[in-house]
Amino acid sequence: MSDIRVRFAPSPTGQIHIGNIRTALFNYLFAKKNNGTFILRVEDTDQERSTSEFEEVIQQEMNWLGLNWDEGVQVGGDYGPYRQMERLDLYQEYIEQLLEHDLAYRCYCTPEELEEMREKQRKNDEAPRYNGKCRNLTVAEREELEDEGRESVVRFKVPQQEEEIVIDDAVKGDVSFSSEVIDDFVIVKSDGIPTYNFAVVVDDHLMEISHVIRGEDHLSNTPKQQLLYDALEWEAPQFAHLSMILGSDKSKLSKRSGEAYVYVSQYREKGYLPEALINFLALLGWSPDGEEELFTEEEIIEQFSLAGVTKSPAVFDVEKLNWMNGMYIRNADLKRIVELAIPYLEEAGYDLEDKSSEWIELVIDTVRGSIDYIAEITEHVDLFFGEVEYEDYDQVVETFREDQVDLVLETLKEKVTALESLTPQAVKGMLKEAMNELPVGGRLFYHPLRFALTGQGSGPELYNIIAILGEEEVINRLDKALGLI
RNA sequence: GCCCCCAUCGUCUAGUGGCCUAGGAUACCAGGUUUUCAUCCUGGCGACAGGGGUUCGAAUCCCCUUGGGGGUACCA
Repeated sequence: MSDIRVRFAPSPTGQIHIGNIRTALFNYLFAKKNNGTFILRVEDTDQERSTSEFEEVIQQEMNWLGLNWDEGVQVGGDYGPYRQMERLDLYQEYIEQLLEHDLAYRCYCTPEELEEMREKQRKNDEAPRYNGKCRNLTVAEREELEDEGRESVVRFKVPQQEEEIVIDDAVKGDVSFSSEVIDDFVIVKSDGIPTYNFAVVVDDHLMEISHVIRGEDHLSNTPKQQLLYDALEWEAPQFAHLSMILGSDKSKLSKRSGEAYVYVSQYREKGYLPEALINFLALLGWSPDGEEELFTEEEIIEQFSLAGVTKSPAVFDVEKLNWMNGMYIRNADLKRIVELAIPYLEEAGYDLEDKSSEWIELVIDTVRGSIDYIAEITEHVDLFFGEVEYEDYDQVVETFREDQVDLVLETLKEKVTALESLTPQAVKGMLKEAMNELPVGGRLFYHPLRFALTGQGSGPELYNIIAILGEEEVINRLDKALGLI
């Protein structure tokens, strides 16, 4: 193992977002590529919203995608604990250090007072920021406020004189901020729990994180964190901010904007294959050297580098994911697809009890070519169950009544009966033979046959359909058609 | 409002001053695979946001404008 250490640090406050999992993926790829350590840390300091159920969901989805972490919750490691709420005493030491060195101070302003202050600033077209009211409280003043029973938070004392804070970002380049736009931000809440900005810094330092790869939404937090690193006299890790993933309307991909697929669970439930999702997500904001686009995880790891990460945000294109997932479905091991598909078929009410596994495999192999994700399979198998239903009765009957069609159907009945076993290969040969013997062209041969057997004008290959239906059902359906002439 | 980031086909992207009359993928359209849908193959449509510079030469460097995104919490 090299000394490359990266972490994915979600907060368990909801379903895991597809953009978040991409961040996890990039961390994972970077760690694997560099023979480093991939850590899962849970940032659960928001007690209002964090739940252990969501923490479990995060782990489940990561497991499903194969984003296995080397260190962190569940698996442990030498830098634990890996849940921030279990690290409270660790933060305490540094809070005290900051307080003692006059790099932080207690603030007694109430949320209402702060809101009022911001309101006033906004009205005057000023940037809403803490006005430093409690920054230089005397001991006496502090005691008075405490005697009032006021709760306090701890704020970081942002250096008074203006300075340029430059962040060296591996994907964005140098990004600079003026310390003037940063106000004295809260590092410990009134309940004694540290805020995100403080906890990340302490954790990343203590866990010896070498690269912080995270979403661009954290870029504006980075100068605050840099200030904290400076105050604690620690060296900051290498930062790398990944641009956001947008919805089709180019706004942030979110449930609110009406996007259908925002959470990882939704993709899993629709029957997207994990390797397809990995492949697709990797190409969203990163590109390899060549022009290939279909990669195994190993190939992606082999080629991955932060230098290939794009600066601009990317729209999540479900159409392309669908194409890619379809490719994976078609190329995957049939037995695996069968296993994945069966629950969807049962859920849709298809009775598979008395079907042989060979039959089920043939059905799924026949229709897998036309689906983008496994859940779609239920829309393609109806013709193999129950009775034929004519989609457009009038058109079907009209077709049956065309010249020579009765002969076509009769001939087929005979040939199907004569055939020893209805394997796709045998049927394929038989169809060709019949087609050549009959005095009709392709249109009058295949079309009525398709209508008779499936009730529809289009569908999978006929020879597969016949093999699946079996002799008895084929004869039934042909008889039904014949009866309408 | 203020701060930060970003800007090549509809979408994902290649492109780091001459290899660019801008390449690939997807989507779309057309033809082919002795019927159709899908698959597959072939071909086609389709972009450097706008304006100024710098340079012999700019998609590539600089500035402005515009547009989009993020942040502006005792959320992370």
